[in-house]
Order: sequence, then structure tokens, then C-alpha cells
Amino acid sequence: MDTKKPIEKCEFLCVHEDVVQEVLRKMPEEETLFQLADFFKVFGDSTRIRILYALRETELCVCDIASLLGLTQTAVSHQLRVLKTSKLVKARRNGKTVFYSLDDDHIHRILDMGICHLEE
Amino acid sequence: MDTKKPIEKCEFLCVHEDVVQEVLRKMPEEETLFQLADFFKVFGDSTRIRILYALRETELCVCDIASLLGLTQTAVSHQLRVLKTSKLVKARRNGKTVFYSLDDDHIHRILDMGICHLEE
DNA sequence: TGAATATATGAATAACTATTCATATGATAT
DNA sequence: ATATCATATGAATAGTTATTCATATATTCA
Repeated sequence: MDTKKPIEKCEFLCVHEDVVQEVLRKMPEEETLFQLADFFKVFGDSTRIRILYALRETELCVCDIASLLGLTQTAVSHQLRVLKTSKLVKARRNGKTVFYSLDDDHIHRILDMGICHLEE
Repeated sequence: MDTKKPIEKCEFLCVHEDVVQEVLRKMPEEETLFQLADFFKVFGDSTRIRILYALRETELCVCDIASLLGLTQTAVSHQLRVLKTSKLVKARRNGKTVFYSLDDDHIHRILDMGICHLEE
């Protein structure tokens, strides 16, 4: 079928089979790693990180966040939805205003560690 | 100039000015937060996370990683370059083979924390 | 030197995602 | 009820990025 194969592909000729098997055995589940990547992905956007670190200080309404960070209300709302879906923030309604805050202390600690990391 | 403005935009009428100022004062530098987002971004890709957790067990050559994770050699090489640029992995050449490993113990600890997080 | 092998890389493609625009919803006050 | 304000959301757009393809580089061995 495959009539033209100009260069013979290096199809893992060099694999250290025993090492590979050992690593496969010890590594976390595939599923776990995909979840972990998704978790980090949420932090991997400057808009969301800035929102999170603003909320680290105090709860804020959508307009406050937009003003604070120089963003449109719409952009902030969209990102807050992402953060809420990921259980990183929670919302509290007070009349027309919706106040957002970090979902729990666990998130606080993660953000504290983030700061810590950059200081190393 | 702006002849047609059907709906008057909500331009931060609700801002709690004092709170916003206080938060701005306390928050980390903009620059710092952008760096932090970039840092998380590297972890926020399943291919890279899987490579990192494979390397958490032992050093591996490019072919081993590709075989282990069911990826092409090219895809792995490209991502290893990203990880190397971000100082997360380092390379050691032995003949034709290049072995990659986590750059330092700090990265090890971060990966350990990742696992920890998912167990909560 | 030339063949073979392991890895790297530039360019093109494909997939994803953040932002914007227009508009809807939800709440208050008159 | 209606007008106004704060927020939410669907669709389109624009920007980004992971993967693939083709090929280059680096090293070893005959």
C-alpha cells in the first residue's frame, strides 16, 4: 500500500524497553495527568491569573475587576465563568451586583505558593 | 464622531474606588503575574505534563519518551525544546542519543505538589 | 568517506481559545 | 410597568500553539 517511503522512519529503534516499562508502571495514571494539565491550564492565562491575584486580597464585583485590570466587563465575565467552572472562584449576589471571591482556602495557598516560586 | 450609540455602555459606574485602589496597592506587580501565567502555561499542556512526569522517574532519551507516550519523535522534540527553554528539563548527550532529565530538584518538588493537589 | 541512526528544526496546517460585539437576563427604583 | 444598571452569554473574529511533514544536523560505525 505504502509505495513511496523516501526515508525509513526511525520507529523507536533505540528504545530502552526495560526502562520504558518501569517508568510506565511507576507514572501516575494517564487520566490523572490530563486532569493536572487542565488544572494548570486555567492558571496559564494572564487575565485569569491577574483576576485570581486580585481576588486574593478581597472579594470584588465584576466592574471592580474590569476597572482594576483595564479589561472590558465582557472579557472579565467570560473568564470568571471559566474560573467558576474550575471551582477556583465562587459568586455571591447582592442586588444587581455579583461579588466574586476565591472558592476556598486551598486556592489561597496555591496562589501563595505561586508567589513563593517566583522568589526562588 | 460616534453618531450611533444604541445602548449606553456600563463604564464602571459601580466601581468601589477605594477598594480597587487598596487591591491595586497590595497585588503583585503586573510583570510578576505575567511571568507566573507563562510559568503555569508550560504545565498546562497534557503532552508536556506527561513528559515531565515520565522524567520524574528517570532520565529518558527522546525515543523512549515517544514510545512511552505514543507520540512521534518530532512532537516530543518540539515539546522538549519548550521545556528546556523554560528551564524545566536539561539535556545530556551520549553518542547519538540525548538523555533528558528534570532540570533540578525544585521541579521535582513542583511535580510532587501537583500529585498532592489532585489527591485533595 | 559514506551509510545508518537519533535528534532537531522551519514551515504549513489544524485545533483551540481569548476577546469583542450584540444582545439577553436579572435586579432595583421610580 | 418601565427605565436603568450590573452581569451573563452566544456567535464571530483574531491570535496562539501543538502537531505534522520534510529535511537538516550530529554522531557512530564500517
